[in-house]
Amino acid sequence: MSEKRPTIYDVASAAGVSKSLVSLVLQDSPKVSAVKRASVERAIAELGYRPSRAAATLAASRSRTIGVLVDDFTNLWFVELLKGLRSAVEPRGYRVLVGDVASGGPDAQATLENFLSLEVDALVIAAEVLPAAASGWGIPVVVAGNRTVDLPHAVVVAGDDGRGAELAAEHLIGLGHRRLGHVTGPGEAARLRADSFARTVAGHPGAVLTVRAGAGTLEADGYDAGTRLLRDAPDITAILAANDTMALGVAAALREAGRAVPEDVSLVGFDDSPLAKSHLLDLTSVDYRGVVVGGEVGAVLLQWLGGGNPAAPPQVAPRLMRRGSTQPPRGAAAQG
Amino acid sequence: MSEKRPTIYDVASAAGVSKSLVSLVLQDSPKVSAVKRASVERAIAELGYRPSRAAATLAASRSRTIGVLVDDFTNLWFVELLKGLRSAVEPRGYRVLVGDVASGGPDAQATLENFLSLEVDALVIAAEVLPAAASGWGIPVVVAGNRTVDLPHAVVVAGDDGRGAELAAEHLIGLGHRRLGHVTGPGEAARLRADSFARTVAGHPGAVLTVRAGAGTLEADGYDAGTRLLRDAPDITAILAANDTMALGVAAALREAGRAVPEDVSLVGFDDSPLAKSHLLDLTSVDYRGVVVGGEVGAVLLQWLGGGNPAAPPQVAPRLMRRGSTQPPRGAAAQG
DNA sequence: GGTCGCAATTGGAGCGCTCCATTCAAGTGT
DNA sequence: ACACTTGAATGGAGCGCTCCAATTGCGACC
Repeated sequence: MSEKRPTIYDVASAAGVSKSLVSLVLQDSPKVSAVKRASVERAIAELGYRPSRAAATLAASRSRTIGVLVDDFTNLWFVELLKGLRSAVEPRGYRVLVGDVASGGPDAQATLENFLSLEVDALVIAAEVLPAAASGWGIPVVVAGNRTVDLPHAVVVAGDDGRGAELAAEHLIGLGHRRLGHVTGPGEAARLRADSFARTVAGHPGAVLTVRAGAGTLEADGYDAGTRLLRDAPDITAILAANDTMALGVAAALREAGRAVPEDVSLVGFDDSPLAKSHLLDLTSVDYRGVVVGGEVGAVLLQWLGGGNPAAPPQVAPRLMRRGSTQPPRGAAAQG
Repeated sequence: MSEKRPTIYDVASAAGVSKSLVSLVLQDSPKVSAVKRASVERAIAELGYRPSRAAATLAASRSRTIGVLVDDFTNLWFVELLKGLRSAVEPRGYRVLVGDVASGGPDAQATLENFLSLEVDALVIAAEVLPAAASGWGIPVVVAGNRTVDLPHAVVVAGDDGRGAELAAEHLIGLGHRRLGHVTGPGEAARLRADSFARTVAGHPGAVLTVRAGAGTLEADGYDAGTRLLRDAPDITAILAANDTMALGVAAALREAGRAVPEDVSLVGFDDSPLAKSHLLDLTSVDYRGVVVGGEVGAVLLQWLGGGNPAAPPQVAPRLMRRGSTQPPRGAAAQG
């Protein structure tokens, strides 16, 4: 299909230097004279040389690659995480690879093995479920987000889920809502959100909360839990969903129950995903600030990979993004 | 961080065989006796040995890895593509890596380079935009979906976009709709869908079509084009959107215009994504059958990588998934 | 002018595998 | 009993790099 790729030796002879010098140029070492560097770079361009990562990885026993494990590609918050992570590590010569633990079905393990056999230098876990094989992978591991997984030597970098739920509660109570609902699901982040939401609501005399949990954290789970919530507490005027996807389900449950958003019931999501920003939902949502979290993950990793001691940065402060799905309850002035 | 990973030599001596035999077991060659195979496998398990892909790739000058390039992780149809692709190639020992050409911003090129330097054995292009550097990569390339990119030696594997739009048109016309709208966007697939939709509608005397295009194919583009469509052709009773995401935008435009779905206007999407299946939209959508397309992509690739001649399979036949967003227009019986 | 120091450059020894040619063991046929 | 075939197992040569120790060139310093 093609006439053998050029190697470092071809570049070296074309530039009239040794292969070692070419290698130094590739790693842009400071100890190469400008003139030789230029001629090597010219040779690289002329030959269309592309370094072999397999050879580099083998020789250096280091791949300069970071693997990111996500649960499920449909759970979009990883997109922002990735953006932040990449912009932090790519300038330093690291590449990022993503893989999902879900879509492959039973082979969650396979994705992990895939990364490990690719000899990634570090792993970012942005997934709730993790394959059986506990750690002991011999590489830095950062857990992104608050999760149930408990990896011995991993550093956790996350947004402040509790604070996010608190912001949502304060917003709703500030608007005048007193009969609140919460739709939650499995997972550590959901638990933190639910606990904090409950605590904050409890701190306001006269405010009551009803919580219903879905079996998962998808749209259908939000719909299901939302339906139950509305049946069991028909008088609520505001709902916080554990994430935007579940909020979509809750919105459907509300429509079926004949309750308008935001006139009858205010709805708040979590993650500030593209869905929240859609014109149809126009959903007030807690921005988890995935890009910032991703940047922090990158910073921790660079520090760690550079031989430093990894330290978990402070939790990233979330922000409330107010949109059209929340407003004061009917007769708020009277209740106020 | 860890005491040196075991190599093939360690396994060999633990199992009392030669490194070559271990290598044969790893590639599960048929020419290994059952008894030796068992003892090698035992040694592998005991040592926790994990083969180095870098070394294997270097030695074999073949990585047994397929790279998939997607536009944007938020465009979910790739998830199904991936599922089909993986189930086709993983049993044959290939691994799949995904990368996006968009989120990195300017460095669309970077993702491509990343894959090429990883020495992937083949590339699947599931993206509309492609980095400048045209082909000449020396590896099999399959384009998934109908796209504008024109790669010299690439094989195209796609669903039948034209037939999909035809199904949608027939469905709507069959329900009695005569004043139709279409919201489209850039890209080859959208063009094929729009052309076919227009052709099919034109084939029905008395049916008229208004088309508006968005600047892109996202929710906001659907909202924008949908708003213009409703302003310019206020009497339409049915709309086909070029994809589900745009349909979400169109749904918002409809709500703002005070038109109910499906009572006033029927809405059809394209892709049958999770969004279409959500309870809120409950969107009738053309199922592009991404899993099947992915499987075909895998089959073509296996054939190609096995030394055979690549042949584009017939276009995958789409299916119309009828849901709650379409119904006969008001007074259909009279019009019928 | 000799020697030291430093920066720039180089050759060589692997990294952990695969693949090929070869050897070895055990039948087959005559 | 002998060469001959076949299947199983092995050693060696590399794949294309990185890294280290060694070498070279050259101005500075006494």
